[in-house]
Amino acid sequence: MPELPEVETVRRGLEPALKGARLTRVVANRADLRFAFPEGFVQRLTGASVIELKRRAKYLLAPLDRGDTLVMHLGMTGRFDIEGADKQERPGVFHYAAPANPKHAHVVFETDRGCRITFYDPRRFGFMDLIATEAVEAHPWFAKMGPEPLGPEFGAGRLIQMFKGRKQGPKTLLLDQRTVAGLGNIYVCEALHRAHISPLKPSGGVKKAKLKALAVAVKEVLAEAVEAGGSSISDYAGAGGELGYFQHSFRVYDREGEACPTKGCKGTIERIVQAGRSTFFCRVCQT
DNA sequence: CCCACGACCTGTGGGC
DNA sequence: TGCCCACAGGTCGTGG
Repeated sequence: MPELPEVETVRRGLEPALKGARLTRVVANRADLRFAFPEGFVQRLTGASVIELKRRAKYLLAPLDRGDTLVMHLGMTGRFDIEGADKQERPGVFHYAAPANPKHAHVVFETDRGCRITFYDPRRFGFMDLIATEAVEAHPWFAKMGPEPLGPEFGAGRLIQMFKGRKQGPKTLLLDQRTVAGLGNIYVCEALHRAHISPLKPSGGVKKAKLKALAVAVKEVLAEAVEAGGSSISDYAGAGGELGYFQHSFRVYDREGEACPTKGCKGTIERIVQAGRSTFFCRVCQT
């Protein structure tokens, strides 16, 4: 599922169940996800209390009262299901169209508030680690990470700085978490379309006016998606229509062959492959 | 520095 | 129905 809006949606869904809760029981059903769990993973978590649940880019961070921070990444197919008391506080987030396959239930957390949270991840591109809280910022995952796109440190200036003189295409630069942290394939396609920037041209040649539009487009598309509860592509459907429906608002992603939605544009959405990943765009209005 | 590409892993959907 | 291939939201590493 997860780019920034989806991870933020998950964070908001889990927060009522985890914030301030003590982990009374933790089970790891295997020794690794993408990476091996750290030494003593289960023991270090069991009995600890979660101070808060934060997000940085696509990572979830749960600082614990013991000085460690539980760092979690959903990879491509990571998903949390929640059962028990705290589920009621945020209906919708965990109402999936299809039940999770129990064979992919890799980690289970139970809390002192009578809640069970299960992490499922069929492809196991997700991962979890425990990092000393004061060392999180310096950790390689975070040290070179760019600004949060929805925060004040990100704006046209950042894009102008990062795009200057670069031959790489804008998609590559936006997917690079050092430029700005939290975008993935979908929202990059959407932002470039909104800003009318061609994914085929070198980044260094994009005019400043367009980079200003791009910064606005990035913020807008992410904010709208967060507001919609993220996007649900294949395995997940929001309940009650209030969560996880942003996929209906995609202008180009997965819309190959459809008419370009730009006002007055007669183009058709194309799909091409760049760096092994699909790019959806309109070659008429993205120049 | 810049690409293109493959690797990691499993599931799903389309075409035949 | 079954089979095979292409493809999937992310990240990391290699080699030219």
